[in-house]
Amino acid sequence: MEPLDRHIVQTLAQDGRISFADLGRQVGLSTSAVHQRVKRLEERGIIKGYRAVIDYPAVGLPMTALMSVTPFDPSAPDDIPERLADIEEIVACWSVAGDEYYVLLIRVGRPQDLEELLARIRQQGSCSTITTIVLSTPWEDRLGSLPTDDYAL
Amino acid sequence: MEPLDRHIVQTLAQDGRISFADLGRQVGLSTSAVHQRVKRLEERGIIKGYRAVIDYPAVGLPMTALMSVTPFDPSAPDDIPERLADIEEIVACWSVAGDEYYVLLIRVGRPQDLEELLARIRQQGSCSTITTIVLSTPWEDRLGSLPTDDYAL
DNA sequence: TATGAAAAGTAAACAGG
DNA sequence: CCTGTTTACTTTTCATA
Repeated sequence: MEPLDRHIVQTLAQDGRISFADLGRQVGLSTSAVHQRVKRLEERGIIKGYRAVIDYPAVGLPMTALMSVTPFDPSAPDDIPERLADIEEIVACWSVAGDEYYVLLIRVGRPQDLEELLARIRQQGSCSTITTIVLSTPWEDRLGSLPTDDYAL
Repeated sequence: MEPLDRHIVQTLAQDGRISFADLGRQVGLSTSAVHQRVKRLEERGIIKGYRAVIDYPAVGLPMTALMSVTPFDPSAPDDIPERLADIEEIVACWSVAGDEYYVLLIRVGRPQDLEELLARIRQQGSCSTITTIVLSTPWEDRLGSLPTDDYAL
């Protein structure tokens, strides 16, 4: 990816509501030039969308947990993500190399919600779970700095 | 939190660049009324900011990993997050209840970067690590649906 | 805390190099 | 792929209920 696009992406990842005028100033391009580039980055799927970053505890979701899941029957076809996809409390789902199959990031309001969710995940996903409660979040949602170079092989 | 503010927050969490005019239409309020409410949500820190959602592989960060860390010396004061705070590859840091002390979410470009990062984290954080490679990401960055009710005690 | 109106600024579309 | 212009829309502020 071009350094200029990288700069644009990085800037928008930090401030998703910046105006095209300001963005253009930051990256040294006219308003319409950045505008065109951003539209193209959106079309190409490099920019997937825009989100407000929320204070989860403040909106009633003070509990975070990480949950590893393993299918009850490892020989059955593995469609756990599809089977859990409708559960909104599962904020992220990673397929991992390790003892477990998936790691889920969970966000709920109360211990009771976590208990209900656990039962639902086990039943709906036909899997066993290991839950790790998050006690505090020193940080989250940070942008890893983008690589400066392309990895030419 | 009021249902109206919840609605606003949820809408902005899905589309962080929606105009106040459209947002007002969605929640049934005039442009200036939503505008004032959003500004207040920002001031109160309930909306912490706005981000573009990036396709990480496309911008040169195809590798994701989860890393559990435990201090070498559990009797030493635990300031691991502060000591690791300057490492940009650590996208999230959760303090957890469990065998390990923290879980880190890592984003890098190449296996070699992960190797270097590992050494740096162990040295800089005085901690041992267990790394779990993410093979694929069925989903990520989803908004957990906001609770409808306040939990009156 | 809401509305509606006015001023300033921006997005989107377009012509042209 | 850039710039500059134009038009429509949006943000922001303000007076007012």
